[in-house]
Amino acid sequence: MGRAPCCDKSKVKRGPWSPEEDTTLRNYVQKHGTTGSWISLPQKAGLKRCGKSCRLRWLNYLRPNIKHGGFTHEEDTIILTLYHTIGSRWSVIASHLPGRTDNDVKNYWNTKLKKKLLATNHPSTATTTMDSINSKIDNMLPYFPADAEIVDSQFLLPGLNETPDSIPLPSAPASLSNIHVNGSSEDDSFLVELMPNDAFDFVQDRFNHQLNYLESMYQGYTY
DNA sequence: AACTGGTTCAACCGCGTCTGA
DNA sequence: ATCAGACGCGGTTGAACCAGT
Repeated sequence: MGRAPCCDKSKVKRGPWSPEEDTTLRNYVQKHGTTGSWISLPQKAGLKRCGKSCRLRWLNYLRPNIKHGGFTHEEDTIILTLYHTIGSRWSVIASHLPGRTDNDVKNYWNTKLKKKLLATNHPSTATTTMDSINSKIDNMLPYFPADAEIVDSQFLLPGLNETPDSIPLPSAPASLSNIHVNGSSEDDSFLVELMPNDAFDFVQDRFNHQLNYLESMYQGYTY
């Protein structure tokens, strides 16, 4: 016996939202807020929709200050960094990207960023398995275990064979010379939150620098 | 113009977690 | 402590769109 459905599927409308439905939902939420029950919202607002559908529509589309499409280089970096650190916890990753929703980040990862990452290898050696993606990300951030000591260690993005000496990388701030990341695998909070801002900024700087370098190297290759 | 295969992204589904009775 | 209802999340689906032939 399965779980009882959250609403009667035969009595609610499904599929794409009409502009009228959007207006109704937006007006209702703007007037009453989202602190009440989502389950009872459709009835109160006069919508023939499931409460979960209303919640999703508001969070992913109607909520103010939502950004759609056009992820920036910096956002790519943040997603890559956090994906390596915490895995596919899209809501957490989205919380670090103002205006982005978990659904957007997830879609962007699945449709574009994953391919972009694979394509950072020279096309003749490119592979397409998730294992290879994970191992590539592993290569990017060799020092994120719990209780790890963060030092000015060198790391390279996939596709870069040169040593850091050959590429003028930004140097680590002095505050990173001996920083310990606290926390443990049992701790449900995630490591990046525990990292000092300097460390996170440093990682981003390094990624951006190397990504720029890779893009210049592979100009002309399409992916 | 018509067809086909690939891509995108909004929306759905179902499960785990949370919360209040 | 237990249970039911609600919420939040990640995985998946499928319609719409696009590009190539």
